[in-house]
Amino acid sequence: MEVKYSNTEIKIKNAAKHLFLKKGFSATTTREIAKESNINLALLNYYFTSKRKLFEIIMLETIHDFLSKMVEVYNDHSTTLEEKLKLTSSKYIDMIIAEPHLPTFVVNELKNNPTTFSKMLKGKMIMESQLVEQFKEGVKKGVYKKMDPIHFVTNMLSLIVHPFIISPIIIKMQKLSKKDFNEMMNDRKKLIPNWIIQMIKK
Amino acid sequence: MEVKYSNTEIKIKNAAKHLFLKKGFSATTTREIAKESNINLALLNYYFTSKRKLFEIIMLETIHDFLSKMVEVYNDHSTTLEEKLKLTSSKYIDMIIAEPHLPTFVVNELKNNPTTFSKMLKGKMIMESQLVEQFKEGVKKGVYKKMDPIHFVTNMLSLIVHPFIISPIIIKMQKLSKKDFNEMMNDRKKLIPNWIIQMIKK
DNA sequence: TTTTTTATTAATCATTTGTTTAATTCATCT
DNA sequence: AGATGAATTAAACAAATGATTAATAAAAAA
Repeated sequence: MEVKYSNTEIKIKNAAKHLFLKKGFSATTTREIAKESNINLALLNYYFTSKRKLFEIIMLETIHDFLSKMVEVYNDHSTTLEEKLKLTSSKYIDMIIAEPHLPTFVVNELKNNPTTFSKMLKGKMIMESQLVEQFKEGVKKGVYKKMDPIHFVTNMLSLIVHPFIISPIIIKMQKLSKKDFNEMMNDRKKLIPNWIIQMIKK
Repeated sequence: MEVKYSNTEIKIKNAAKHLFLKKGFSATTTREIAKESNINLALLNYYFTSKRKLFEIIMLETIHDFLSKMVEVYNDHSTTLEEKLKLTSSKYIDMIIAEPHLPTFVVNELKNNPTTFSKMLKGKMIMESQLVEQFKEGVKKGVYKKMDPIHFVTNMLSLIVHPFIISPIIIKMQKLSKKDFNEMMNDRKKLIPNWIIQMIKK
């Protein structure tokens, strides 16, 4: 499974990932990638055949990383639902602060190529995870309100990810610096789990 | 302020809006726009000078519509906070169901051109709206928990808009049809206000 | 060292794409 | 009807862009 990359291949991939995440597929040119990675233009096709192929490789890797980082948390058997909420918030928020272009990139891929994404997201990955099972159990026991688990998952993801997507609005409304904004997101690591608990608790 | 458009101008704008919202600026070609609007290619530049100018016109109009539809609800003096939440959810969700590409389009513009967007969003528009004032008052009276109003607004927007953005994920996880998905969103018109009340109520 | 394979380069090709031009048609006004 | 200006068209231009080629340099194998 492990593929070894030469030095130039890595340089190309890094530059391409940076540009594709920042500007998207169409707005990124092969010459830009060549320039940013300090390689000759022809090497892009030499190693990756075409711009499209290069994009697909980066897209698959990025989304794979993104998904796999999460699934481990969802399926941890040693933690409570509340702990999973905290871990999920914390991990997601750290991940996006480290790579701010990730959400819009994923969102656009989702729109332009929903099937590719779907193939990577095994159906059971989330909706049959330990997290969701624990929620269902809580409902059955009468600890949590009756609620379709899809809303539970949707709300969790929305509260975590969406603020980053609308960050320019938040920054404008509150006159924040980028640092201030990240601090606000860090605050939400603790707040979101509480809000969700309040939403679901009877 | 009112600008009158000729028939061809309208045809071009409609096609352009459709394509720009669906595929974004870079991935849309002038020839596509000409074809979809059944006009000669040269007429695009004849009426709109350039592809970029045409895009900017459409972008400004779209975002203006988007924002102004909301502000009236936020600032209605005759409704309670709870009613405003219901109206907002309902209006937003209807709007996005009617124009599913709107969220990602706005989100991308937000990223690519945050200043343009900022100029349109008067600072006070949301954070000094009647909605937020009512929330602050509730906090002061001890009816609502102490919470920075920016989180209140952020959470509301997140719960309403984000599900549409990740609709391919939801559709995959739940094996839904497009119609099923819209029904799920319609359900949320009532659910979201309740969830938010639970989040903020003491 | 010599040979062979791999990596790199500059130049070029073939399309695509945004835009313009110059000619023609259409509508409006006198 | 004839003149004038606006609208429309086909053709072409120039720049950008993804991709390829053929030559050279570097590395690996013999």
